[in-house]
Order: sequence, then C-alpha cells, then structure tokens
Amino acid sequence: MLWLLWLGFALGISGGKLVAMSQTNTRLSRIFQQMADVLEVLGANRFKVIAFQKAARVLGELAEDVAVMDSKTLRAVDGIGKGMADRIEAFVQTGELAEAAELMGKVPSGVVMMLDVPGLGPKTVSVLWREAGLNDLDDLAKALDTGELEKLAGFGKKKIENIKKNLVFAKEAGKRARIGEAMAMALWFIDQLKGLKQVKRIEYAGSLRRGKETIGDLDLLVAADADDVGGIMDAFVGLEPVVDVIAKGKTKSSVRTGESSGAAGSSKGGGISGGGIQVDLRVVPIESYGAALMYFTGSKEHNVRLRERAISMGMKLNEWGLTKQDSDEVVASGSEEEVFEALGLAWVPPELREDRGEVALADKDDLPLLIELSDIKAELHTHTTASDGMWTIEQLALAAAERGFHTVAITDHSKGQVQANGLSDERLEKHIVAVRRVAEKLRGKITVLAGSEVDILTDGRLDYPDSLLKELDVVVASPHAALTQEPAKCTARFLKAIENPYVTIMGHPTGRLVGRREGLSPDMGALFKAAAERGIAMEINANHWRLDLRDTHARAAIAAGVKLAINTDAHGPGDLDQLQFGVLTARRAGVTKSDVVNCMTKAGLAKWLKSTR
DNA sequence: GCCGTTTTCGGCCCGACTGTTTTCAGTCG
Repeated sequence: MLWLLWLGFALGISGGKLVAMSQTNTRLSRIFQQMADVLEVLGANRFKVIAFQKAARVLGELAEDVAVMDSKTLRAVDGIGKGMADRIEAFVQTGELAEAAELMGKVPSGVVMMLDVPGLGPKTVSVLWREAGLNDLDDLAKALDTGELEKLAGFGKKKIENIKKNLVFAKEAGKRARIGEAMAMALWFIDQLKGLKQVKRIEYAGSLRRGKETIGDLDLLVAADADDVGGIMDAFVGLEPVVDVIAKGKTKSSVRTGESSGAAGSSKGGGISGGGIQVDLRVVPIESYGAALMYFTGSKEHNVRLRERAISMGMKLNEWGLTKQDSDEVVASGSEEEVFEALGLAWVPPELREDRGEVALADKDDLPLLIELSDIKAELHTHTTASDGMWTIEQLALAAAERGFHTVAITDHSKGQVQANGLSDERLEKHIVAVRRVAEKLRGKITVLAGSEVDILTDGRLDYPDSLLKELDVVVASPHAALTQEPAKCTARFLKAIENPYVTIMGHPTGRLVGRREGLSPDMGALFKAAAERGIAMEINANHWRLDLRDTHARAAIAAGVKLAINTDAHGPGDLDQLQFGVLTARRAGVTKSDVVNCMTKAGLAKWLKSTR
C-alpha cells in the first residue's frame, strides 16, 4: 500500500493531467538550471544554487504537468517550496519569468557557457569574466593564446594548458552515451582489468548500475591491496582506448577514451555521444568495498539522503565505511547489505537509488520486489526476413527457445512500412500460414504465435482491416510515421487505436529515439486509462535506442493499473540481449513481475491474450 | 531556497585530485 502511495506521490498523480514530456515542465526545468548557473557565477549562496538545481531536476523528472497542478500539490513536491512554487505559477500564468530574464541579463550567456569547460567552475569563470573581461568561449580561446591570463592570480602555466586542452570538450558537454554503448564499453574495461592478479573484485557502478537510459561517464570500482594500487592504475591508464589522463592518484584515476575506440563496439554511427567517454576508476581495500560501491553507484542525491540519515544516527557515511561519529569506529563497510542494515534500512536496488522516496520505503521495509531478467518467459515483438529482420521464422523461434522462453510472437511490419518491406494483406495471409507451419514443427519446444506490428496510421486507423487482424494471435500497434504530431492529435490517434478490439499491445508509444528523436508527447494519463480499461498492455521497447515507454512513463502506467509488455523488437541475432535494458528500465519504474505479461506462464499468457479480444 | 518525530531558524554530505600553493581553494562526482 505504501508502495502505491509512494508511486502516486513521486508522480504527483492527483487526478491531474499526465503528459509525455510537458512543455511547461521542460521549459521551467531549463530556466531554473540557467538561473542556477548564473547565480553560481555571481557567487550566490551555494545552497540557493543547489535549490535551483534541485528544482530543475525535479521538474525534469516530474510526470505530471505543473501547468495543471493545484497549488497545494505543487508545494508538496519535494524540492519545490514556496519560492519555487510562486515562480512556477507566475510562469504558468504569464508564460514568462521576469526574474529569470533579469538574472540572465546580469551575466552574458557566453560566460555561462564557460562552465561547460571541464575544470572551469563558477569561481574561475567569474575571474575570467570580471577580471580578464572575457565574454564567451571565443574570447577565452584567444586569451589563452596571448598569455595574458598568466597575470591573473591563481593562473599558472599548467592550469592554462588544461583549459586549452579542455576547451574542445565544452561542445561535448551534456552529451551522454546510450546505455547499450556504455554497457559494452564498461564490460570491455572490466574484461581487461579483471585478469590482473592484484584485482580482487571489479564491477561497474554509477548511472550504468542504476540502469539509466543514458550514461555520462563510466564508473568502475576495484578492490585491491593498497600496495597494488599503483600497478592497477598504470594498467588502466595504459589501455588502448585511453587518449587522455585527466587525473591519476592513489585511489582514483580518470581518463577519456578516443572517439572510435574499439571498446565501444558501437555499430551505429551518430547518436548522442559523438566523442569518447570519461572513465573513472576507483580502487579501495576489500574491507571498504560495500561502502565504496554505494558511494560510487549514487545517485548523488540518494547518497546525500543516506549521509544525513547516518548523521542523525550519530554516525558518518563515506566511501570508506559507516563509522561512529565520536570514535571513528567502523560500524559497517564490507557489503552494501551490511551498510544499509546498520542504517536501519532494507537493501535498496541500485535502479531505485534516485532519491524519489526509496529511502523512506526501505525504512519501512516496503520496497517492491523488482522484476528480474530471468522472470521474462516470452518475447512478443519480433521481425523476420519476411519484413526487415535477419532471421527466418524458425531461426528466431529457436533462438527464443534457447533463451528459455515458452512463447514467441512473430510480428513483422505492416504494409505502410514500405522501406521495411512491410507485408501486404495477401503476404500477411501467406505469412500466417508459414508461421503456423513452424509452430507445428516446434510444438513442444516453444509456442510460436502469429502476429503483426501493425502501423497506427496518422488518424488512428490500423494498417490492416479487422478481418485480417482477427486472424492474428498478437497485434502490436505502433506509430512509425507522423512522429511530430501535436499532443492533442496524437492522443486522439492513439486512443482510437486502443479502441480497436484486436490490439493486444501498444508498441513504443512515443516513437522517440534516445538522443536523436524527441518523438510524440501524447497525454499518457489518458492512454493509460484507456489501456487499463481495454485490458491491453503498453510496451517497454527494450532496444536501447528506444526504451519506450521510458522509466517515468512505466511508473505512471503501473500506478494506473496498466499491464506492461517488455519486448526486444528483435530484428536479428544479438537483439534478444537488449532485453536487459528493458528490464532495467522497468526496475527503475518499480515494476514487479506481476505487472508484466511476458512473465506469465504459458497458459497464463494464452489466457490473457484471449482476454484482450 | 528548502526543510522539519532533535521544526519555523539554522542548518544544509563528504572526500580525492590538481594546481598553485607554503596550508589551501577550486572542481568534481
């Protein structure tokens, strides 16, 4: 029960309107972040700066549109107090925030952009602006060459060289790698280092361990004896993809990788992280491993919450362990479980460590039992050579069986997907026969269902007539075109599709591509309500380019009582491995196996499919 | 600016690394 309350609270669900990504929330989040930046350069109270940063973060993650939230609910949101609520309401009323405009007028935007240069913080930027008269990155580049900056206090040769070197990364700031890329890279680094005899334990931490859809930098944690640290650091910075050593110390090193390091294993060009990625390596003694893993996994906000709790209990928490405040006696440090327990908390799964109420739930031992990868027993969205896949029906079915699935649905594209060789009505009819033939052949090994990923046309009609859809076991209805439709229009479009009596799953509902395409912003609350009433499932498309529904949507979906489907949308070998990213996304949403149709037994799934008709 | 089973004022997490420093400030996560 408490869990559901938390869901409601975290999402701000109070009968309000739920949108994919509220324009108001996004714009205000951006404005508050800019205000925080300007305040920082102006040397404002740092807690005030933090308050603006937090408000920006909270608004960016909020699933409900602040424009339709009532005043009381707004003020109940963690991180939004009277001041922020007043600003939000003023912005909603007038469409602007005079205070923000005034603030931005005090510091040139080019000066604020200097904060994006790694190593340049508010203090340094303030000096460059006020004392050296630099107004933007171009000014900075020129000043670095003339040598005039050496006259400034605190500016030595090395510092100037570093700024010069880091200037190019200002443009890369904020660019993040998709989780699929980051995971491959992290595993590559771990593979290289785990063979060293000094390494007792190694794993990735940070936002990758938390399963975020994009990752800013890789965090690796190693357990080793103090005497062995030097050798490990040397090996780390000497690895082939490393092009720059940012820091190298006794317990911590940071490097940057090259643009096309073989480690990335990325087959698709473009995307978010055009350049390399920063990798941080932290080495601690095995006795501190648990505390260090917590520290390094974050999130920062979650850690702050735990440290505050430690203080209130007369203890101190850092990466070395949980200690008594007065005596420095170590209370817990070896494992995460021990540290959480000593704090009076249940162990919190990494995916929930975002300071969204999980500590309060852990305090009551009321955390949800999150879905696991091994809970998935069926794949309901796949493509074969009939449309744009690389597998034959049988190859695909056998691959699914090999993974221990009891059911797989073949769902090739519909005729509107010309570029993907979508099936005409006639071809689909023949395809169904072919699928049934394979199903018969593999009977006993795996259940093979005939399906289709049918396009939701721009007006909400489906790409096949009902008479044909009726013949299918699974109908995944997805948008592939008109992905810039107005929210109201696409909401109506999707509601109409959900009404179709033969739809079983709504596939990748926003059509976004992580870091590349924004996708649609339908009224998700309305879709979830309709889907729940119809009894159909909403998909978490597990492909790391999509992750659609995203985590916040999935959370809102289960709160609304909607069943979820986690599918890979597999087009060929290897794609079934994408399932892990869908499961991570679901876990971040607090999803349990009972929320997901792919976790049902064979009979249970068959019964559910029937129930959607 | 936010927040509160030590509450409406007085706090607000903690440590590593770097560079320019003779003991520390700035930045980062």
